[in-house]
Order: sequence, then C-alpha cells, then structure tokens
Amino acid sequence: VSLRHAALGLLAQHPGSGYDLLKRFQESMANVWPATQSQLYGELGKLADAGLIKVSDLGPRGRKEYAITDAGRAELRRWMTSPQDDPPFRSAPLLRVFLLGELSPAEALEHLRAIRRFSEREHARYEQMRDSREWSEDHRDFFGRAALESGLRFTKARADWASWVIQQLERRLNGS
Amino acid sequence: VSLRHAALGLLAQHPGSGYDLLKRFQESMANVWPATQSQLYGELGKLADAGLIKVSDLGPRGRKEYAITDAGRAELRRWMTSPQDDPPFRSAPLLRVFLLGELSPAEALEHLRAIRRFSEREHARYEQMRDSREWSEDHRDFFGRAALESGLRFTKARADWASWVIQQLERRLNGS
DNA sequence: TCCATCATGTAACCAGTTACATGATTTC
DNA sequence: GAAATCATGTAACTGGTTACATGATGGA
Repeated sequence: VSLRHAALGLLAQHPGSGYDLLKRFQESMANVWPATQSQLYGELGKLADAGLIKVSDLGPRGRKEYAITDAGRAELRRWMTSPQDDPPFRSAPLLRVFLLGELSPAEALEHLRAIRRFSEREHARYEQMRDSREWSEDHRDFFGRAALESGLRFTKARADWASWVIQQLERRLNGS
Repeated sequence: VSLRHAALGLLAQHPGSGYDLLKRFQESMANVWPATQSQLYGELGKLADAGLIKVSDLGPRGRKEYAITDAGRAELRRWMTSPQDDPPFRSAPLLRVFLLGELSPAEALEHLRAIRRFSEREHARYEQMRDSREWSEDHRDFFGRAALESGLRFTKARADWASWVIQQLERRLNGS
C-alpha cells in the first residue's frame, strides 16, 4: 500500500483533482514514486470510500476536487512513522550485475561503461533541477531539496562504483 | 518479468531443484532480489512450460532438478542486454522523506537519525559479508563481489546523506 | 518412533501496467 | 469550427505476498 500514501501526502499539502495530482506526480514526484493515470483515479476512489479523503468541490467536466480528512491525516502519520513495513528492496540493475558473469568479459565491460554514462547523465539532470529554481526557506521545500540531494549523491556514488568495477575488471583481463 | 530472470540466472550458474534455488535466493541473492517460496515454484513451472528450463533429474520426495536450456540462455542474454525495460525506480523511504514536512520538526529529525543508524548497521553488515569469506579469482565471484561493493557504497552514501540533512535541519531550527 | 528437514504445490488478494473508451470546455 | 487540453473512468493482465495444505525421507 503506497501509491495510497503518496496521493494522501500530496493532498495533505493541498487539495486537488485527480488531474491535478497527476501533474504533480509527473513533476516533483516522478523521481521517487511514478504513478499512472488509471491507478491514480482508482486509488482516489478507494481513498474516498475509506473516508481518508473527501470531495471538497465540483467543477466543469465532472471535475472533482479532493481534500484530506482527519482520518486521512491520521493514516498518513501512521505510515510516515512505520518504515518497518515498507516493501523489500529490489533492484533489477543490481540483479543484472550479479549475473554479469553469464556474459563475455567484453560485453560485461561495455555494460558497466553504459551504467557509468547513464549515471553521469542522471547526475547532471539532478544538478540542473537543483540549479534551475530557487529553494525557499519553506518547510516543504526543504524536504524536496533533501530528496533531490539524495538523488545527487546516489547517482554520483553509482558512477564512482562503476568506475571502480571497470578498473578491477580491466586489471583482471590484462593479467594482474 | 524479473524473478523469471533471477531464477534463470541461478540455473545458468548450475542446475538445482526449487528447494535448492530457494536457499540460494535466501543466501546470496536476498540483498538484490528477494523471492518467496510460492512465487518461485510457480515461476519454475512457467519457465518449464515455456521451454526455457527443463527437468534434468528426479529425486526422492518428488524432487525435480531443473537445468537451463539453450532457449533459456538466449532469453537470459536478451534480458541482460536490455536494461532499458527495467521497471521504474520506486522508493518508499524516499517518498517518506519527500513528505517529512507533514511531521513536526522534532519527529522529522528523529526519523532522519533512525535512517542514519539503520544505514550504519547495514553498512557494517556488508563489511562483515565482505570480510567473512575468501573472494576467489573466479569470474562469478567477481561480480558477486561487485554487487556487494555497491551495497557498501550505497549504505555509506545514505548515512552521509542523512548526516547532511540532519545538520541542515538543525541549523534551520536553532535559527540560522 | 519421533523430529527435522526436504520437497512441492494452490488460492485469495493487492499493486501496478497497458490499452481502451468517452466526453466537455477553452482557445485560436 | 477544429484542435488542444481538461477530465474521468473501466478491463485484462502480470507480478508479488500471505496463508494454507500436504506429504516423504533420513537420522537420532
């Protein structure tokens, strides 16, 4: 259960329609929790049924604006303070590294170089996100910035890691 | 589709029964791709139906040993070289950080300290894994070691990141 | 003979993806 | 009047989780 909490979190920040939330997912949240349109509408229905959010306004084209309820805030707090029941960590890219021995050394090397290139590009993308806007003293902004910092540091760490593996592998191939 | 490839990868390294694979998942692979018993048996059935693996031996208690087929190796290679269709990155812990503004500053701070403690423990766990066995010159071992290195570096990066956020947050709270 | 371990499977459920489907309003 | 955008929903399918269910074999 977790798109649930992403949606609840956005509505806690401020009310909006499914359509609004979808945009907010695509902008700020895409890097930590991407969501598709159909899933979001479905979840909003369930959240409303459960009384965690309610329709706070109606607009043209059947627009329904939702707002979080007290029960919703309580549920959000509960989730925020229960990291122990997050889903287990899974990483297809790491799984691939684990099995890289099934490819030829040349292919493995090329794969690792691709990881390095990709990580460097991602790192640059985060740098641009950081530099292309002002970061206010606002509380919300602060944690958005903190999440971004995590992106910066992880992409950097991954690029460095790839360099390390490449170097080790090259040493092995050219005989000690 | 990805437990599929984890299982295929293990069988590429060498044949085994569902029960064997389950143990190998729990040992070496748990950190990159955990799997449950029921899912694994189901997947082995599907892989066999698809002709990617085949029963290579029968033992007591209905034991079925599976081995990878040529078609299976081909599929594994295809997946190994197609990182572009990996599932999108999702992280509940990062989502939580993103929404940390919904908690009080004191609670947020405590949460970040918990992340730091946890990351340090995980880092120590990986160090122990590294030091508690010999790493041979073997090709397979090499990539297992590379995946472990990634665990070491990421847990370190996360602990450092948490320290950074904590420091920033403390500065904000004590007035500039 | 009892216990641990070996060994396999099924069913109900939840989360997420892709594709399909429809229509109203605003802007040029 | 046409096109972009606003706006919501459904259906079929895949992957993963928890819980249930059963039984054979080997060693003390």
